[in-house]
Amino acid sequence: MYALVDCNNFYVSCERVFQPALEKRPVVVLSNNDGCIIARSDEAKSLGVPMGAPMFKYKNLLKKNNVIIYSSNYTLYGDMSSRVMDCLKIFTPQVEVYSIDEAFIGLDGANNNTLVEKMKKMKESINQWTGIPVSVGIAETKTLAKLANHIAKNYKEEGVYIIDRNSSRLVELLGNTEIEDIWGISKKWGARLRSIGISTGLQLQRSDPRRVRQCISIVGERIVRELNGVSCLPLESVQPRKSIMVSRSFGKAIRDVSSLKEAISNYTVTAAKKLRCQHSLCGSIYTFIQTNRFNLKDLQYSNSSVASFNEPTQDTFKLLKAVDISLKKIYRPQFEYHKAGIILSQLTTKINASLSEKNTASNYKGIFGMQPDLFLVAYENYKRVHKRERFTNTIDKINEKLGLGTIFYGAQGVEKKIQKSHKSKVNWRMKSYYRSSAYTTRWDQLLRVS
DNA sequence: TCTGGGGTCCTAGGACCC
DNA sequence: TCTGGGGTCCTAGGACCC
Repeated sequence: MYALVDCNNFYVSCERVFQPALEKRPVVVLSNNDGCIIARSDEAKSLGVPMGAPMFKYKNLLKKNNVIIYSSNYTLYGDMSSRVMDCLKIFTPQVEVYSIDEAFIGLDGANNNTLVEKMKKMKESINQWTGIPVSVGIAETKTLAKLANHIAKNYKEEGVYIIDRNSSRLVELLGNTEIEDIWGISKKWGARLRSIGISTGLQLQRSDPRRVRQCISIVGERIVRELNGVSCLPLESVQPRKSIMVSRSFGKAIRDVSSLKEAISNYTVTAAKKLRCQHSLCGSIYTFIQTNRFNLKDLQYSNSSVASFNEPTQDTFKLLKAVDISLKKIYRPQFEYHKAGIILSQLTTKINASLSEKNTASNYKGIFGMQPDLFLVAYENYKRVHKRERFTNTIDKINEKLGLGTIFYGAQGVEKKIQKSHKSKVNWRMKSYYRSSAYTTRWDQLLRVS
């Protein structure tokens, strides 16, 4: 058995923990750059504010109904998320963190008769310890647990719902579920399935898996089997990321290459830090820039460039140099740019390297922690790589201790430190007018109680 | 005026091998 | 006029998720 634990209106709930007056009031949280509405309280949902709606289209509605608006605050949400996940780990070691606001937990060896009661207790504890309300769906497979969670959330059921595959209620439930509401089926595949006469969850459950495979892919076949209680998607442990992307839309359109470089350099620094945090090296970095695709009257342009490294790296300087070269290749002065980003890919795990111990010249990976450049003299290369590594680690440590950006790279822009407010002259900085504090991660932003 | 960001997996097709 | 068969690996693009 699996349980899916999903936080209710997660971002809104995070804000409410620190502003209890927001309870029972309509609240929304915006995406980066204050662009779209990506989280809504129940009250906001019932006003008819759809998920992912562009903010500017709903501004009047929000204003008229006194909806409270927040910019997204991922520092806060990320920290609240790990608190919730830590709670789950108290109840069982079998936890798969699936996204910022949900986790699957394995219930092997649990007694089915007491399962619902146990999950209710867990739900209450999480609420007590973190202030975050969650819903729990329990079933034999992940796909069914997703469905159970949907019931738990939308029909209350005290926030916990278990699917019994043999009950007639499952037939009713699947029969009332549109094909696109099944986990893993979205619009495109939904349309394809409808074209061969499958339009409800029940019809999908009862169809021939091979036929669905022909229509979609093996992914579809798995879904059919999962709906029939055959688990095809096991619980997975946390793995390092296979790619790391950092991209942003700009607060204002920008034209000059120096601003673009500054923005991209900042994204690269962020990505490189993430890379080192998960002890990976990257083999290549992809840089992209694009104009505003919504500005139909403007000429559109988007382009990208990949830089590969002879030797996988986690050195911020190397990455910055690579994106600088890439940017020069793709930049065209006649356009106004709206978004840019970078992607680190071909990630490999860095091994702890040392010249001593049992490592010999024949064991290059042991010495370097990676596959080194064939054409460099080994010992000189070793010294160089390790010198760079110590340097980068020192910068990381200083920034950890004294705050992010205490030491920064020239390419990030020297005005950086003084541009804290949204009056900033740095025009690529994203909009964030309604951001709350980093209550749980910064001493200078602790909640004040008077 | 204003339209997010960050991931994974699968498949088809091309390039290569013998 | 006629031009094989059987593989692997890599990548781009398309689908999905939150």
